[in-house]
Amino acid sequence: MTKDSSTPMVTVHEVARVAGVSAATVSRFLNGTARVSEDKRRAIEGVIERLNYKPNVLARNLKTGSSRTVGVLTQSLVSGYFADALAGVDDALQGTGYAPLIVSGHWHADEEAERIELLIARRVDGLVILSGNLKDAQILKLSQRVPIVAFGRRLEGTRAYGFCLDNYRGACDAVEHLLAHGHRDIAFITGPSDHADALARLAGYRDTLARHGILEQPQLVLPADFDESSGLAAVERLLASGQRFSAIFAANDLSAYGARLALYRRDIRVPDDVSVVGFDDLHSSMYTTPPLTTVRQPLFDVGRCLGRAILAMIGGEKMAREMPELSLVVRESVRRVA
Amino acid sequence: MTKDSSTPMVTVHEVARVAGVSAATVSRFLNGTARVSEDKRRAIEGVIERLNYKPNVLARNLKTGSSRTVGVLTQSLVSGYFADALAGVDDALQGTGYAPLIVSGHWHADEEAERIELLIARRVDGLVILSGNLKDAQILKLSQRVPIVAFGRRLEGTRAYGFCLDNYRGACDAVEHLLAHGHRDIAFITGPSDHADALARLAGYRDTLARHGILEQPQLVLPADFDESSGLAAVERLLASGQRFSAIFAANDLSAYGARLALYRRDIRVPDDVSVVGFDDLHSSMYTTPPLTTVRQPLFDVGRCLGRAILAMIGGEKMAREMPELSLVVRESVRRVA
DNA sequence: TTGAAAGCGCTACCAG
DNA sequence: CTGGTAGCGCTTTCAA
Repeated sequence: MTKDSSTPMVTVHEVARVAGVSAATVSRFLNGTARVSEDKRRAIEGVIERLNYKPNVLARNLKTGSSRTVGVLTQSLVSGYFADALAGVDDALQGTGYAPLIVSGHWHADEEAERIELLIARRVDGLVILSGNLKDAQILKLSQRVPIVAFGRRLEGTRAYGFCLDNYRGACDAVEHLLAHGHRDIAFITGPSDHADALARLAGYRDTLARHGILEQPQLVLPADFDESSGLAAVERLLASGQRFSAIFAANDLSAYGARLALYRRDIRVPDDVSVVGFDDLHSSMYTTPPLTTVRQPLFDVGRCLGRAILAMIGGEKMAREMPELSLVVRESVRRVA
Repeated sequence: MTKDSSTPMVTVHEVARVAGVSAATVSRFLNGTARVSEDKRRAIEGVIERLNYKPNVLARNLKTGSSRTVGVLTQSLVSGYFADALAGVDDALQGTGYAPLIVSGHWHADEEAERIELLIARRVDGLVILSGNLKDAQILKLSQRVPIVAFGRRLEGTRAYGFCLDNYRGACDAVEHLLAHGHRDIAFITGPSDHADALARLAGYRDTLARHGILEQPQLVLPADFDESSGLAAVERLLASGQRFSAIFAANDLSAYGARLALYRRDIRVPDDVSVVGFDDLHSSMYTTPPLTTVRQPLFDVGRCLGRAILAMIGGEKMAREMPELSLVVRESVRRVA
């Protein structure tokens, strides 16, 4: 262990000695753990200032058994979707003394479990889990070791809580919007079939059509993977099939982008020839051409709720359970048809 | 300090006692600090397994004075630009025992300085700084306390190193490309005037025109701020001015998106009526309509270089100084004109 | 309100 | 190759 000569490494004891008090008193002053008389308080303050004393977080961590850190499991650092939620968590933690420790699981259960172990090994005080492929049971088990708040799964335990937004409802709104604009032949670009949100959106699509007495056309349901390239491929297949359709509802914005490009390549105009609706409302959807009508997921707010919730759990307080809602944001990618 | 009853908190001493060796030996085994005889080694392994012993990182951190953590200062969590670099840093750190501690400075020098202090207080072993508004001198000063690797500024010190990509050259390439396609009236959407990269790109634009004997038209240089809305506004102003132009070179992809939307709103086709070139090559640029021709910044690789570099510095090794290069990626937003 | 002292769990020095 | 031991810098009883 090299002692940094430029940093004299001043300790509580040093401060205490110079201020003519005990280390305990300095500690009490620092943490507000107990009353400290006015004169000593002032003396300590002065010495801290003069010596430029900074408490050693590492020592405090060892003593208190906490790292003042919350682990955040995301699936991808480069996804606009997760990035928003991350920013929300970060925002909630700001100024609380807690810092987020972010790891990425890449939608792979094993990797997620491994990263979480790393987080626990680092003694995070709480865990925020953003989607992923872990089983609810695994998370419940994990929550015996550390409090957990999750997004993208419904969960209820003493030290675990998880919630979803109403994806089904969001999808219904999107399809209703298309229907209200006269569309009947609506294609749906699905998400991964093992993804709960994707499934809920598919169900919303199906049920809404059914509710309106519209027979589902299986050829209009196009498998894809929540990304641009699969959205593009899906629509290319659709176009090749010769199926009639006047609108596309994509299970997320990324696949809507891909769909839009496939249309563009065939000189099919949006919304003049085909209407498109997405899901998520990524930042960029406001600036696509045309700006995309989509179901907004308020992910920053979600992240903030998660951050606040895990803080509450760590502090042993009751956490707020209100969560933000989905909402359709109407832009310019849908046109009324006869 | 609450003792978690579900976790009996087994220590080195416990392991040592059960294995019939000393704590020191267990520690040596754990860290490979010294040879441990085969029999003791096996005994220890068994006990660790049986007791499910996990070393307490917090104690190790205190003892070694290191948190095995590298601080990463980014400017925005939600920017695709920074996200890529972050992912690169994360990738470089993977499996090294170091974890990134990510904070965001939001392009505000004060906030950046504050976050960095927090990072140092948490005893990060190194710092990666992604752009920002801190002065080089401040960073050099900081580097006395912790080794630093920075991106977006040229820096050279014993414990600090910073590098830029050749933005000037990238801009030259972009303009050359436009010129080669017959464009002469090329508008330029600038970035923030206090941003070095933005300035370098502007200089590249200017010099390339000059080199080709083209007089710069000041009305074609449009101030903007590296985001969609200012790019949009810039082109709206340009359009309103009635200035002739056949191409737009945007200082970054985001402003190119905004420009593209402004054009769309006026029914000006890209690339048929106006060609557009961006800078950065965000993921989404592959799926805009049309896909955007742009100067690629290999940010993931940059991040990886940064990660490796800071690790090398921390380890006292010599760091590699080769950095990735910019390159023009030609897609579909530029058309040849007469 | 204050101080002395006992560790938190680990690593590393020093003997052997 | 191994064990004893002395802390890392802090917080927190316990007693005064």
